Amino acid sequence: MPELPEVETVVRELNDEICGDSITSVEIFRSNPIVQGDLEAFQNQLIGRSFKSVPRRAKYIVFHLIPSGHMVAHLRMTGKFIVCGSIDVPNKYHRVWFHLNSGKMMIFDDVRCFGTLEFYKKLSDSKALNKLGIEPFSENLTVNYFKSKVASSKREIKSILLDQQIIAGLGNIYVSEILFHSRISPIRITETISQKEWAEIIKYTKSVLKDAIENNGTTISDFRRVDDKTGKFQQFLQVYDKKDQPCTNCGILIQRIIQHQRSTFFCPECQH
DNA sequence: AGCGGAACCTGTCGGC
DNA sequence: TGCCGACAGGTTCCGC
Repeated sequence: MPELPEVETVVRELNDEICGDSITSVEIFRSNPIVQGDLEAFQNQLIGRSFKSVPRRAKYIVFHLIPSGHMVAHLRMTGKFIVCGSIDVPNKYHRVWFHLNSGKMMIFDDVRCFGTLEFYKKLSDSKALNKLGIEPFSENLTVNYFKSKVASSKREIKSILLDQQIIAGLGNIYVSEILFHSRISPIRITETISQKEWAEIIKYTKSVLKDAIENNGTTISDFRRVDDKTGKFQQFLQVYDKKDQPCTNCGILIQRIIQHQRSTFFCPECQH
């Protein structure tokens, strides 16, 4: 589920579903390592607070609460939020249940238990959020921003685009896609990227994410149905998970390589 | 300071 | 059928 477009979709749905509702109780079925620290404190800080708004910051979900407080969630690889009517029995992967005043429940579900839930009285206390670079849709994402940050970097461009401290929100799937559209090889050393190429990267970062958000909006708009990997979302990908399939542009077979222990997919003919 | 690699968990899939 | 290794959309921490 979780790259920026999916998180954006979830956040939009959560805003519709839970804003104005308040938390009456919190049941934790498995905390480690999802909820850090004192579980009772975590529960007590949430109980009685209501949801004011649920924005996204990079791939983090921020629940702004009243009276003032903030729950920061990260879905990592397999986390999900599900909003549903009251049920009695948790399924195998339900980790936390939030019972709401309306009678609904918000469920945090996570197969691999990589996801995180944290409560902050002051949002500025979140080290993770403080470290993040700028948003992909930010006006401040310019050629000059990249040049000032990484122009002389010897790292591969894929590594730069995945670096959340530089640009926050891109994940493994979309970096492959963005570089394909930009016609730039994922192994290019960053300092060799020209002004014109940076402009392409910025352009396609925005357009690929925008298309994906629109796409996911239709595929998983009803996120209470637990289906992540279906429909238009898959069709929209040009290179990710397409090893040995013909490039949609030139017909040469897409290659898969490993960079920093993660798969990268690219067209050796179109991307330089 | 900045980088690459291991670690955190559990499940699925393909090959033998 | 069963076992085993490779792999999965992310981040943090540790050592060099």
